[in-house]
Amino acid sequence: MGKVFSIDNFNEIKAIFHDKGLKCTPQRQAVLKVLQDSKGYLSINKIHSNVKELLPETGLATVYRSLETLVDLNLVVKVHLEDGCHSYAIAPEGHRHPIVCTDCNSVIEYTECPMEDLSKKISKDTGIQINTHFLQLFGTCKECQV
Amino acid sequence: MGKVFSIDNFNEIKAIFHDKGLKCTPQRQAVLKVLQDSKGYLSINKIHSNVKELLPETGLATVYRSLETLVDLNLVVKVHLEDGCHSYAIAPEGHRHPIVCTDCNSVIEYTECPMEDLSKKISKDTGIQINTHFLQLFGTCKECQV
DNA sequence: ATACAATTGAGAATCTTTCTCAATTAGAAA
DNA sequence: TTTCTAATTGAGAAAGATTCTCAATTGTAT
Repeated sequence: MGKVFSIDNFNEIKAIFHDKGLKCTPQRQAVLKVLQDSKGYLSINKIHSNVKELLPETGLATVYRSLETLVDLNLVVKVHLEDGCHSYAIAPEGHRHPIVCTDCNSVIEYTECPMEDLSKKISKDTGIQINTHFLQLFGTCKECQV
Repeated sequence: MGKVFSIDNFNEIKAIFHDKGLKCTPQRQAVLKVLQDSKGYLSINKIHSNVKELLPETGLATVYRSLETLVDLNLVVKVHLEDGCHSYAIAPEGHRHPIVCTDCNSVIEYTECPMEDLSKKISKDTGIQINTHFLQLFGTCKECQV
């Protein structure tokens, strides 16, 4: 199946699917489109409800499965919010850190990663080899600062 | 009720409870003791099972409620693991960042926080006011490096 | 010792997430 | 285009995690 929705970088994304032997289904496209059209993080239920506007028959399990697939492909990132719930957003290109505005829920990607230097320093200080890190910043964006 | 278990800083902790009008119950003491005696993060179920060794009648709901209370009091921290599950540990003193060894699950606290300088820099760069951050490091501790 | 509000245990209820399986479908090959 | 096959889907069941309800209990101020 070809492009069903107006997705950014459709051909590249289709190639990524095919390289892994995965199908480029309308459901997966719809999930991706919903996230591409959002400027911030979306909960599972919001994603499901938005996807159903594009594809009314889509089941919740399929949304879970599509998200898992898209995360595996590094097209989408999963974040843990403070209340323990999960949300998803389009993966930023390269290694960046999202800054979530706690007022309007929009997300600004921050390009510089302070962790590379820090990881080396920590390894030297403590002897622990740092493999991965999870950094999330919360703040107030320009528009929401009164 | 007085001290039931051999808890560190019992008097201070009791005062913290009383300042908020909360009771210093054996169940809450047991949850705290279990976490104090652990060097790493513990899952809800592990906490429940350890608490029951001290207080066999303790219900799971009470463990949830005690942990929520202890987190509110900043005596305990809740972390989000990569698989989406939650664990709890004694709150480190001051502002630190935990480094979780993905082999043995032990936790080393890292004292230096690189975020203070970074927050200022990001605010200058982007205009976003950074309020809080969540940083978690994953690696391999000395003992687990073969 | 008494009284009262906070807390607890047990199980029901409510999520959230995963699993099962028959039916469907995308993509490769003919 | 048609056929074939493995991947995918929808629906509901199942499993897990977390919260709620309520009567019974228990810290603690008086």
